Amino acid sequence: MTIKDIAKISGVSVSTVSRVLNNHPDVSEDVRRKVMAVVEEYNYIPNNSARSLGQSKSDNIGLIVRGISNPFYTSIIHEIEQDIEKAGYTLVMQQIGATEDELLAGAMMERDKRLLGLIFLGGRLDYTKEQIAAISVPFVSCSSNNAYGSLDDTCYSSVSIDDTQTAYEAVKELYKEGHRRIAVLLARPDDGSVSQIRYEGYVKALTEVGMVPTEDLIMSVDSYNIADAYHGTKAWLDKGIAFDAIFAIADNLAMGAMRALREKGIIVPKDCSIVAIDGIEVSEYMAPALSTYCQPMEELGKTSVDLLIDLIEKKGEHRQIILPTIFREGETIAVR
Amino acid sequence: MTIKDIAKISGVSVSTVSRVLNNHPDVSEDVRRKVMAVVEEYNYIPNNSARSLGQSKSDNIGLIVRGISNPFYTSIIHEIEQDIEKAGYTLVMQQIGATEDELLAGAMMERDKRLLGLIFLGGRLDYTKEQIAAISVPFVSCSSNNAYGSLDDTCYSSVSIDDTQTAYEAVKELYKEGHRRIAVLLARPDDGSVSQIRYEGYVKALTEVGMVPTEDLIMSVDSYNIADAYHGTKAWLDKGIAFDAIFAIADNLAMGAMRALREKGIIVPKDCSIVAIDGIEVSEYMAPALSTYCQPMEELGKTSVDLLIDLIEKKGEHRQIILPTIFREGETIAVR
DNA sequence: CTGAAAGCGCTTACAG
DNA sequence: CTGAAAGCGCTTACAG
Repeated sequence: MTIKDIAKISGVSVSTVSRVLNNHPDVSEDVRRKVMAVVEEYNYIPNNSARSLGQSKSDNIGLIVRGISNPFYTSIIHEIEQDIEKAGYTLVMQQIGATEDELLAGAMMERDKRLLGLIFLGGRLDYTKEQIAAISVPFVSCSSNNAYGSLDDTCYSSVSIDDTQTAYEAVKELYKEGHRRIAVLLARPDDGSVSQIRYEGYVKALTEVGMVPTEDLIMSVDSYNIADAYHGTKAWLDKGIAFDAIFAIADNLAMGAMRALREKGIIVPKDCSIVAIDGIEVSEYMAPALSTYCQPMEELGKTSVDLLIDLIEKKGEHRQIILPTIFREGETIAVR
Repeated sequence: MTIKDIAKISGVSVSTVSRVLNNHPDVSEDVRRKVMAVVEEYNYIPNNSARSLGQSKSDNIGLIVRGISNPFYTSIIHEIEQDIEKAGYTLVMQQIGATEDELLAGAMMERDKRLLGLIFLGGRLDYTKEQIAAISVPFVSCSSNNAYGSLDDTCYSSVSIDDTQTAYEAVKELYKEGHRRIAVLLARPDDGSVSQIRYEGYVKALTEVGMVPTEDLIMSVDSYNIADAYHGTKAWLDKGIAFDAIFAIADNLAMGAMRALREKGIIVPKDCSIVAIDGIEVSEYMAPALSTYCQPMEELGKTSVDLLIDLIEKKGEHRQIILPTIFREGETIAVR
């Protein structure tokens, strides 16, 4: 069943069917009704590949989301959907796996869907100017910036929190409450990822108060998985190193650690305080509830869309926007 | 940059470029190298819409996933990806929102991508024969069956657990451990969804032991959100109804309830036992760890793929496969 | 308001 | 091994 069949059955031309399907105003009510009746009777659905091939331009904005299971993205995506819709554009979303190339995915989508612009959610963005050249529409990176890339500020846009600063604040908070043996729980400290830049905030805070970051207080686990954090923490605890607090660079890691602590009979926060960054929903349901610095999810999404649309409509330049985090007080920080 | 440009620059025909790009064997090494050099130099990426339009058939299998944030699906999806790849097919995945029409999404994808078959993950599948007619390739519903639809067994395939039976077992377990005031926590009991069929298991178990399911022990919340479960439970607790256990029809609901209980000073499992169904990862990290009946995620995925491929290759008929759940013992069931 | 025709960027028999 | 040409299913000026 193609548009040709519908045309034949309705007794009109293919052009007319196309007009009806696309709600063009210049079709008589009579013909419109007739065509729609056939369309419904035969349950006709246009081929989108053909449609986007035929179109010379679209009103599509692409969203590439890295990491299918990250609960952290859910509300950001929702916000982005809403705002793009509201602005009169159409969202085309695609999820990619942790190991896939987001730039390639974006470049492909750009061609296939004739995108006007792109948003990358949760990408790494430690790219070079050459790599970025693969995509030729405006784009903004949401929730991560180019902290470890070599791009200058005039050639990309991003909306994110200040990871280092937030980590710095979190650790300072622990210090202020009297903690002096603060361990850091992270995933691969040298992968140019968020793990690394948050770790730098930890180091900065310790250094500032005259403490020396030591190797033995670094708990490095394999991934951001809750299970890996659990096993990693357990192994670290077996070393018997003294500590009175943990700064986890992500809620997910903190949740894994909490189980490990509990199994070892270490009471949070009496024996060990914990603070993290992210503010995903479920961490508030832990017992005790996790104290954490929340990313402003809705704001991240909204700001990304605004920025991109300005770029598309030539109303703005590339910018790197930093949004503040919000501390969510849970029950995992004690006063020493 | 199109295939035509590449052809011109390389000094060969469009057909030849296409052959190189698709790894056809009948191209001389010389030409292949020359073309690839140009492709790389110009960073050429083929247009997929045009590609699938041009092809008369593909080796694509579609996966429609309902509910972007459901952590329960992550490992199922991963398994499906692997198995489809292994069988020599190509996976095309799409996420849809809770309110979108999965059948429509499937039908569109079927045309756009020239699918050989489809897997629906987390759909409702309470469809009629007419509605199903929209899609004309074989498909299987993963993780939900047609319990409330009107399809006869010969026209659809599904792989799922036995929801009613599992709920029945869960409640019987609570009863066996001495609980006599068992509340049920569910989301909209009459929406033809999994909530309803699990609720029936609850009723069946109570009835079997001579207890009468009463209205006051039904905690019905708005959605499967953890937050809704939390608020709903809190409101229900305010009524002051006596109870000694909760059967939650989903882990997510149980987690929300646990926080509400804790805030009211009700100790789990001393004052109230809890058992749920699903077995998502994070519920094992609650304190206390949730006791729950796990869906066999990998098995669900694997079996769906096997079934679909048999259907595609005409080696099998439509079947409805029921997989057993596995009880994960946590710390939320006490003996009364 | 409607239709014929060109074109979107590919693939794929068909010849050679 | 390579190329010319038709075709995939749409859209969109261009005429009328």
